[in-house]
Amino acid sequence: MFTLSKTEIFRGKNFNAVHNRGRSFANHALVILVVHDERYNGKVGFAAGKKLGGAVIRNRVRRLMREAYRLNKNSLRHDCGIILIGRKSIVTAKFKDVEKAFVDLCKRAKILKP
RNA sequence: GCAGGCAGGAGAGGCAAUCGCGUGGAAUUUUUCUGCGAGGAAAGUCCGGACUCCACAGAGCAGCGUGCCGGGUAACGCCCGGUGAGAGUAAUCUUAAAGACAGUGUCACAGAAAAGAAAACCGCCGAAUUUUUCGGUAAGGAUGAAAAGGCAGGGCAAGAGCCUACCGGUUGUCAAGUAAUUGGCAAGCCUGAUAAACCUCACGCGGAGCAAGACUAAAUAGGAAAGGGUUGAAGUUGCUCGCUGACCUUUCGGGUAAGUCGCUGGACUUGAGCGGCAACGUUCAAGCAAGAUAAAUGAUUGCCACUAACAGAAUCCGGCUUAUUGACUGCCUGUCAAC
RNA sequence: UGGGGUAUAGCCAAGUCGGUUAAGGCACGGGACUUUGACUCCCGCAUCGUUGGUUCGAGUCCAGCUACCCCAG
Repeated sequence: MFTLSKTEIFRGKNFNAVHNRGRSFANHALVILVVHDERYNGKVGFAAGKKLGGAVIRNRVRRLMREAYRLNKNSLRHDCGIILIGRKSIVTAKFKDVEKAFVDLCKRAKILKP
């Protein structure tokens, strides 16, 4: 139930569509972009920009965001698409901080299951 | 013991449990089991190849690169050994190190003079005349980054390779060495620097790059108009040849921007023997060790270490360069103390 | 991933063959003029991205590094 295969991850055009049209919610560690659309069916995307650092740092940031999404995705609604973007302070953050930040943003975006 | 030099390996997390990712295999039919899963620099893209397409790659000019000698290599701007020069008490280290009598350019300011055997500002010497002039002179001063071999003696009116000894350089010759070069002898006394200025000489280099390239699907759809074209389109590097031999350019109107291969078994890794001073070569045995495509290594808990770096494969190899924590092993040099 | 380019004052920039105070404009700071401000005038403001090398001498030539920008399916 906690799996996250590559069929659930955005590719190409869909990613750009969500990135351009999504509503954004942000705190110190993360930005999330949300689009309410049945077609996306709970798909997700991750982004870590070049400003964060080199390849090692960006890999770590993406993995932390993947883990935060994977462990909490069952409590989210399925009729939307989400993109997570790392911000500067996530570089030094621990996993628990990232998870807390993600859940917090989901509450504000009202995409948690009722 | 202290100080220093060189070489080398290893480079911070490990084990167990639970959840999870990429890929190969097996079972089974959609769930299980299991193998493997980042680096010494994976980096910068600075060189060299392999591979693919353009004539399996051709000729000339232009252009670019390399530059002591010999060897290694698939190849190199890399590596090893040696020579010269420089630094260090030494071990050792550094070195784009061909040619400046083939030619051309540049050498600011200062200085008399900055390049072809030329030059007299002060000084020195001689002469005239009286405070200036003429002649000789590159030893001394002054200028400069650099002043026409250095230094000593003879010589001279004063001086000068004018003459002599030594040193340095050049040329010739003999010897050693595969060679760079080194050593001896002789000669004439000997014409700056810059080639990371143009250049000369020798050697090498065809162009693009896996987003190369090949194939399969899908898409009202192998669309339309104008112009050029077998009297040669287009490509082949910049030009000229040579070669291939039928499409090309612009505008308008539409779509796709999906998948498979290339994609990892190779100048491979490990061990032993042999040849070589070494780089490296060769023989035998064993082994197979990432292959993604919004892009795989993470999270939690426990124990042990530690607060310890730089950092993530994207076609693949050989180098170089740069980033980098705390130590370790071996050899060598100097110095101090003891024997 | 591959290919190509740029860096000179806070900003925009010139500097062709190496040569001795690195042009110029805007901005900024100080001064003069004015009762005050503006305008005008004068003065000031550069480790030439960085580290080495060649040279008597480097913004310029050569090599390494750093940052930024552009192009290719």
